[in-house]
Amino acid sequence: MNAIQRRSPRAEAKAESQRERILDAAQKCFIEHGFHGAGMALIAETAGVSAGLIYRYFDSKHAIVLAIIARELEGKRAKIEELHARDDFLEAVIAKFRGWQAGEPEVMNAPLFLEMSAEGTRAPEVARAIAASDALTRQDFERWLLRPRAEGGVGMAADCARRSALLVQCLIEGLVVRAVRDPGLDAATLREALAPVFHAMGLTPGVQAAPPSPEPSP
Amino acid sequence: MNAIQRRSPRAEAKAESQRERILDAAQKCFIEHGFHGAGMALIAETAGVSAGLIYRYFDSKHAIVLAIIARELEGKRAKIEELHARDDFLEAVIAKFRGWQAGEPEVMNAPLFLEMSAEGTRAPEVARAIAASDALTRQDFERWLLRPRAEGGVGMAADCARRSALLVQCLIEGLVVRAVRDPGLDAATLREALAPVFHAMGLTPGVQAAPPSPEPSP
DNA sequence: AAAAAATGAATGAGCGTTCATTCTTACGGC
DNA sequence: GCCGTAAGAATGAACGCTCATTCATTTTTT
Repeated sequence: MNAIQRRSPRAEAKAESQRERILDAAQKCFIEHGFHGAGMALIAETAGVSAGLIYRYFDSKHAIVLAIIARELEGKRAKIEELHARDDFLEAVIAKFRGWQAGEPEVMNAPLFLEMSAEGTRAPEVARAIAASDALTRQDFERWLLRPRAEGGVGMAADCARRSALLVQCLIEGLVVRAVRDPGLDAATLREALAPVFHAMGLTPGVQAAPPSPEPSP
Repeated sequence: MNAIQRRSPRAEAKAESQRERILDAAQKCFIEHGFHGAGMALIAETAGVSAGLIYRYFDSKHAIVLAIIARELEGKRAKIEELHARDDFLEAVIAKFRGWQAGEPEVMNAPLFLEMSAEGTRAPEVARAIAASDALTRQDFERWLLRPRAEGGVGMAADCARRSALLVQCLIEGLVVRAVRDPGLDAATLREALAPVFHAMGLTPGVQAAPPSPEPSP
């Protein structure tokens, strides 16, 4: 962390806005050129500040990368939460998919997601942050699947919810990859492919969950 | 492409082995440090040659990146083909998943998969190569799903096969991501999560495909 | 001895980072 | 209200280093 002590809360607020300004610029650069491909000079120019000034707010480029990752992980969790706030889960997922394809800044950025995942295989601290965030995300999913339908949940049994949470997590991550690799894939085709799975899992409104067990009891 | 004309087929063969030697080293470096993070000096040292020599076999570092991507895409298709050569699709997928977790060189490398996908969002030629490869992979899947069970296929209807191919592609890509982000996820848990889906799709041996349509006929 | 293969030092550009310097802001005495 | 001043904010040139790439030179092959 940066160790500058600031006098007034007024100054503190401005300092914080500068930090975000730099982070926003860094995020844009990292998306366009990757963590290693984007240089400090480019980040500084994008942020509209001098290169030297960045070091008043961040200790190093690596610190910026970590801050971006932390910010993105936090944002991801919030965005995933939105998925089971809507009554139609399938449509919510497809709406997010469109956002990933278009690279909209309001949703979790897909190229950054890939970059972060790859970076996790090199930097252990990144791997730990990702693992912690993923565990929380899956817990969020599981709680939603467990909650009764009357309370906006799906009303699954315990082991069923655990399995389904993992499955949905894999599927969503797969969709992020697909959005990047096939930006032209249309939503209707995707809907047709996903609908039966979500239907069978009971994620379609008004449909009870089928028991997802490998050997259905006779 | 490199424009060196070689005299004998003997020399041509040795030149080709040098190329592969350099590509093997580059692949290792790219996996460990990313496309931008790995330098020519490191690649040269890993390959056991001088830095200058690499330019006798490749025009530039970018050419090496493209060659690695092309090679990996080709390998990926072959490895995916193996999936529907085995009689138990689920077990085949889980075996691959273990390979992705362990980072085994014999299967498609997961970090490289992420790096390539991210690079596709920046370099149009990479995006084109990936899109072409993905289309072929999905066609392979679709053909397998269409083929009668007697011939080792799944025996699906046409539109059902098209949807299922997309779904399986998304799922597998999701599993690659999951293998990277959760190297500790055990195969048994994953099997329990995947089994009902594969079962419902008729990919479990001896089970007929359920009609994956959003509205099953009454 | 001619040709090909391989070397590794040299090159300029760009990297992340630092720092002496300049500009901006805040504020107490008048 | 105004000014002097001290501290904070911001600059951009400079640093040492590494990068991808080149090429005169040496070693190996034929």
